[in-house]
Parts: sequence; C-alpha cells; structure tokens
Amino acid sequence: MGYDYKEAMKLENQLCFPLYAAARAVTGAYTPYLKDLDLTYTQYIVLLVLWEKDGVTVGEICKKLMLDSGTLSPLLKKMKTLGYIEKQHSTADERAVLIYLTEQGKALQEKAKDIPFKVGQCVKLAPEKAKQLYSLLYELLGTNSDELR
Amino acid sequence: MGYDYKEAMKLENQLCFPLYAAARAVTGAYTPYLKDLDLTYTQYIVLLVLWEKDGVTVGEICKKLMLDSGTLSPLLKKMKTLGYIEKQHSTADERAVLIYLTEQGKALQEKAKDIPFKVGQCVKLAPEKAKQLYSLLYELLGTNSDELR
DNA sequence: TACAATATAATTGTAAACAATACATGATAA
DNA sequence: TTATCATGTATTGTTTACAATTATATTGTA
Repeated sequence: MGYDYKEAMKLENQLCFPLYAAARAVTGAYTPYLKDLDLTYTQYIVLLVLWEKDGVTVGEICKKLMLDSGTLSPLLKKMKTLGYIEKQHSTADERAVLIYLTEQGKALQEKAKDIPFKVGQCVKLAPEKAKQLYSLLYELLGTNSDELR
Repeated sequence: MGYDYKEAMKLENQLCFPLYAAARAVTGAYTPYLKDLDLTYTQYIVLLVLWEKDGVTVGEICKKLMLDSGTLSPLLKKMKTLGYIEKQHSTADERAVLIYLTEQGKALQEKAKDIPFKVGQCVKLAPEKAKQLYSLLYELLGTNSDELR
C-alpha cells in the first residue's frame, strides 16, 4: 500500500490549518482591546516596531514584519492621516522613506501597555507550552524564511 | 521592580507575531502549487472539507474552517461560477444551503493530491517537531475557541 | 560619463477576513 | 394564532495581504 493521499488531504492532518486558524484566533483576541485605541492589529505591530526603534525605513518595517510594500504603503499612509506617524525622505538616499512617531504615536504606547497582558490572559496556554510553541514557530520561520517567501 | 511593559511589548516577546507570520508563510507556500489548479488557499481548504464529506451546509463549512459567512458566502459564490460546486436549498430547512461538489470539483482532488507532500517538503521542520507544533496549536485553539471568537 | 542593473516605495488589481446589518425561515410562547 | 425570538445565509463596508507593475533614485561598470 502506497501513499494514502486521501488521508493526507484531510483537514485535520495538515499543519497549515491549525496554524492559519490559530493565527486568526489570536489576532482576533487583540481586536477588542485595540479597538479602544482605534488601532487595527497590523497598525499595532507597526507601532511595536516603532516603539522599539523610531525613525526606521519602510523597508525595515517590511522586513521585520515580513510584509511587503503593497501591504504597508497604504497602511502607513493611513497611519499618517490618523496622526500617529510622520514620513520623511532620507537625505542620504532619496529613495528611502523614514517613518517617525508623532507625539500622539508615542503616547499610544502608554495606553496600550496592558494589551499583551490582557491577551495573554485570554490565551490559556501554560507558560512553558507557550514558550515551546514560540520556539517552534521561530524555527519554522527561520529555516524557511527564504524558501517560503 | 514591577511589570516591565516596554519589554513585554517588544515584537519578539509576543507570541502573536510568529504565529501570524508563520501562518502567512505556510499559506504562501501553497500558493504556487494551488495556482496551477487555479485555486486560492481558502478555496482549497473549502475543498478539503467537501472532499471529506460532500453535501454539507454553509454553516458546517464555516464551523469547520472557523470562518464566518461574510468570508465564505462570496467565496462559495465564486467557486460556483468557477464550476467547482453547486448550491441547493435544504428541503428540511429552507434557510440552510447545501454545498455539493460538481464532477469538476471532485476531479480536482486527484490533481491536488501531491500538494500536501510538496508543501511538507518546503516546511523543513522535523516530523516530531511538526507533531508538537500541531498539538500545541490545537490546544491553543481548543481551549480558546469560545473565548477567542 | 552614459547606461544597464539594482534598490526603494508606491500603485493597481484581486481575494480574503471580519464586524455589522439585513433578510428570510423556523421555533416558541403568550 | 400571532407576536417574538432565534437561526442560517447573504450583503455592505473597511482593512488587510500579496502579485505584478510602475516611478524614481542609486550603484556598478563599460
């Protein structure tokens, strides 16, 4: 008996599905908290990048978040109109666009400070299991960042 | 010293991010193979459901895939125009819509049979680690399917 | 110095994803 | 019965995602 493709094709036998579903579920867990701050999940992770290091290029944000400019360009434009960021062309390289937080953008960090904790409360996975999951995911991403994208 | 929220808010300290990124990466790994069959990832997982059990309601598909009707309704409409499925109102309950594979939709299973294997090749995670990841993800989903959605 | 190759963002087009709402059918209770 | 509530699906509006392309700037090189 060979490779049972019908068995392999069952939804519950594919790693992709729980990954896809879990990602949406966890992202969704952020939504109510982010809504209070008028933020979407993607805007939030852009801010996470900027709160760590202000004045980075669009390309650096793309790389960190593994998103492309087709996703981030309109998003950053929106965040600018919302008053969270400013854009500025690099003087060293006119192609590069640097993103800076406004005062309002900086102030959001304080307002968002409880979110990781609150979401952590929702995601009822024992700490050591969360850690395992975390490292498996990074392993998956690390060994595949080239092949997969 | 209290709870260091600035540390907690770093991108690399949040479980959500690798989950989000890995899900997109793995989903993206399907894209080239699915493109050959003129399928999107979401269409593919709908077919996975139907290949397992034909003639299920929209609601059952929603539940299995953890997607809502706002996502699936237009998708199913598209799949109908593509000739993969047919819709039929349940006689027992006129509200319910049953989804049936067409011959073309059934035939796609044979054409798609190598996809799980091929994607498995791309995702270079040792089998036992993939298994671990798999069960952690289902644990995350299982314990939270109510709270998270 | 030209000019091809490359790099950086933005744009366009298509397809999800989901909240909120609408709408039809079915179930239930006064 | 008939008002009311619940259920199943579809629609509308907003925001991602990403492929493919474009516009512009920079770099490498003949």
